[in-house]
Amino acid sequence: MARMTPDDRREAIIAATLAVMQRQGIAATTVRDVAAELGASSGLIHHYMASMDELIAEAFGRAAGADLLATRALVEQGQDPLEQLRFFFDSYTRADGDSGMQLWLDAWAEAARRPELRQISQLLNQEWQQLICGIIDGGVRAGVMNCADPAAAAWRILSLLDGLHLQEVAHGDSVTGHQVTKWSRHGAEIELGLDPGTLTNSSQGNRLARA
Amino acid sequence: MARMTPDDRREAIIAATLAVMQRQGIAATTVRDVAAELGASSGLIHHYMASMDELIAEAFGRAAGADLLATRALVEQGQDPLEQLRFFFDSYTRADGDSGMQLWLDAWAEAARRPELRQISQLLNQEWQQLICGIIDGGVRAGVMNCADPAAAAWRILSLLDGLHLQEVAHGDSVTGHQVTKWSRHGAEIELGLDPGTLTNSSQGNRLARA
DNA sequence: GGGCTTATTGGACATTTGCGCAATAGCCTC
DNA sequence: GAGGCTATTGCGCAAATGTCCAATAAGCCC
Repeated sequence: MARMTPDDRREAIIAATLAVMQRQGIAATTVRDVAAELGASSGLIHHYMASMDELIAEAFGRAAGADLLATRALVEQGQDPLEQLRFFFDSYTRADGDSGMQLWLDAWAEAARRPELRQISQLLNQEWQQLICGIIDGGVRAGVMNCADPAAAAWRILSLLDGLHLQEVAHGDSVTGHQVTKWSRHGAEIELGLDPGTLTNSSQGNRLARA
Repeated sequence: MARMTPDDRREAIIAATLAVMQRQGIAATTVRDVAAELGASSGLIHHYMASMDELIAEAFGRAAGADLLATRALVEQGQDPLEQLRFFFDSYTRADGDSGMQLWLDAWAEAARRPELRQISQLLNQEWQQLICGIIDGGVRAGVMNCADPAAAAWRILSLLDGLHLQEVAHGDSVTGHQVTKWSRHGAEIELGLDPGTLTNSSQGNRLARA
């Protein structure tokens, strides 16, 4: 393997770890798999990471953080709160189309036993909730949404989304991806007093790309 | 170890497996741990269980199935659909006070890698959904609930509940148990066109027992 | 009590895992 | 081009894991 600067190599290791984690899940990610993905030796990973735990926490934080940033960036391009909410759903449902959701399942389960992982997982979930909460705040101010408790509503919208995704990822055909998309938006509509279809109809461009 | 009848021994193995699973998590449960918990040899476990996968699936199914039966029995004692729904929430939110929810997190994460576990997990989730769906059907027939698609509404109510519980169990103080109780019922109320507080107020007797 | 069935043992075996270490080789400086 | 720093290698090691199996012994029927 070509010699690289420590910073570059570290990034490459994290990227390779991420690829393996997304393919096999956190629990089934091994040093040797990462080395193979990287095309390097297993010893090299330990030259940069003190332990497997550090490697996993680092990679998960990077991946989940990137998804959050991407969604946040897309949301900020929305011209009004309703469009922002549509963009949010578009981005969120696309993000785990590529099975990134299995990562979250692993993280939630492992959080109880891995302090470092729990910390980053909790922080990111709170940021997701705040992202939604901000959209709702704007919607209420603009008079296009009706919500007495935006913070609670944001947790409900996020939890419904996660709960539905969970069924899709863990069980395959109990709940389909299409139903996750439809039902999570429906939940947000009734939560915020929106007309049925407000969140569904205007994102056909994106949904076509997924079909 | 004293010789036991196959049925009794099988039950003892499942009980021991469950104890280990609750203490260490599904992913960290090993044959040797179960044998130690049981006070028997590791070979004995394989005399009764074809594989580790079967053992875990069996133990999880037993624990989760018991919770389902208990909730279903309580629901059937409700005199009308509204009371049944209240009983459902009372039972469900109590069931994971004793950290049974962590088992579900483990199961959902492990489902991707353990076929037998996935099957029982999926089946049980579907039965939970059907339990809710039945209540809604009754409520719509009785004219006390308003719902265009009971099956979808049941999935949303269940997913919201699971998603909120998930935050509570995985992250501790992001979402509190009290908020899970309050918010999940609120979600069901707006989902089924019920007046706010319909599901909250009339279960004080049960809620007092938890405080 | 003898003999049969089978529950139970305890370790062997192959595999996989995280991790460490001496040897090697690439890049920079002089 | 020589020398030194260190990125990189590839193997080895100890521990853990699922699975299997021949040996043992406990209960039951005659």
